[in-house]
Amino acid sequence: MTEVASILHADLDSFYASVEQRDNPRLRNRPVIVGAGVVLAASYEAKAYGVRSAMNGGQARMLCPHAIVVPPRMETYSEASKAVFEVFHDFTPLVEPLSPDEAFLDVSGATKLLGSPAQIAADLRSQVLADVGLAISVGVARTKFLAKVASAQAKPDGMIVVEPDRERAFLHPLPVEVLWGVGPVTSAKLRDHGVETVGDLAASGGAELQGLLGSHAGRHLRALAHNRDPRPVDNSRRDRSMGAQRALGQRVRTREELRTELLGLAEKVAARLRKAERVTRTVTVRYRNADHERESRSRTLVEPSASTQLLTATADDLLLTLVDGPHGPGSRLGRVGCSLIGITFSGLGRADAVQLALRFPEEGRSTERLDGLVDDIRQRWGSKAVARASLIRRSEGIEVLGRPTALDA
DNA sequence: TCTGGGGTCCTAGGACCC
DNA sequence: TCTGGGGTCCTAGGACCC
Repeated sequence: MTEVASILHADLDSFYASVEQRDNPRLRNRPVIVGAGVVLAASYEAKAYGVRSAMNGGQARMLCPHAIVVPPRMETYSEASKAVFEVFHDFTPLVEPLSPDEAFLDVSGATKLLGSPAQIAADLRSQVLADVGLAISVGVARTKFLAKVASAQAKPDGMIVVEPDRERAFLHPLPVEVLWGVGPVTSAKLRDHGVETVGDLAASGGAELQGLLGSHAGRHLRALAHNRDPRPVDNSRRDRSMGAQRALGQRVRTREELRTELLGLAEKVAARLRKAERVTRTVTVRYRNADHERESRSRTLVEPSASTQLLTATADDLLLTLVDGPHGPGSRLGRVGCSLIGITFSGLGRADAVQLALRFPEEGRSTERLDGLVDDIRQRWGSKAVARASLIRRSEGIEVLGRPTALDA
């Protein structure tokens, strides 16, 4: 946490809809909805009628009958996102992406060269508009959390700088829902207890909140309400999981159709995994029945892998535990139905780290060689890698060497 | 009008080890 | 044989975010 407000949260306004308006002049100043079945994004003109993202398409058209509905163009959005992040990196190397249209920037090291954080934020906004043609809102504050709240308040196409002496006056009158981590469930609990604003939350007792929300969430939200958020902007984060899912219609699926669907998804994600040069430790199959109740089954592999064959076979096994009931193959599927099937790979590591661990047997077991390898790993991947390496060293057994663990990326 | 697709983080119980 | 604490890993589920 810095002493001055030098963390920026930059957030593109109605990203997909803005790209459509940028590329097609006829859509400008008109209500635009991206996505037909479900609203992926809505322009501000459509939002004025109550249209929200994730809303059902039919409901959105009822609220705003004259809206123009366009199909999504994901590749175009991806290019626009890449271009915006290039602009971010022109201002500072400390960029932490949150999503394709959102990032934190720490500009504390750039002020000598580029001016005050407020000046940098203003320049960032005009540069993104000039280079990519999109409006971006920016919040500037001492903490990540407050910068994010500020950018949300600055929308559309604005910026807010929260100076340290104005934090409380800015934050406390806002509704609790602006806090990161307060969704419908938590919001209802808090309001039942008379907590409506961030100021109410800050005034509540810690023990009371922890009793209501659980120990972690209680402590976390109380800290945010007091603007205590020590998390630094981290530009080294990597994805922790990778997955794909597919919603299925009303039609009843057979066991075989479901398997085909899932194995297709597994192949697709395994290919993405290999392209990213990563391996997974845990395979999870997600399932939603006809009543939209969710279930999942997961399995941790003996060793990390990105092999399509192993991952699809594991997915297949897990699926069968979900669909096969006591009355024979697929009998449970017949009873509960299926409206969504998905797969997630988690516990991701670097593919090259596994290969490094596999070098062990060839190098023998002499202490010097092990020490050298530990040093090598420490230099490349830091303390977490050392912890894994010392485990291997302590046991000195072939059974551990044969089961390398993916080092965290 | 019954509900997309991509993620993150946390909890709680059980197995297992020291 | 019974008892206990501390720690890690795994699994299933839930809340939340864009």
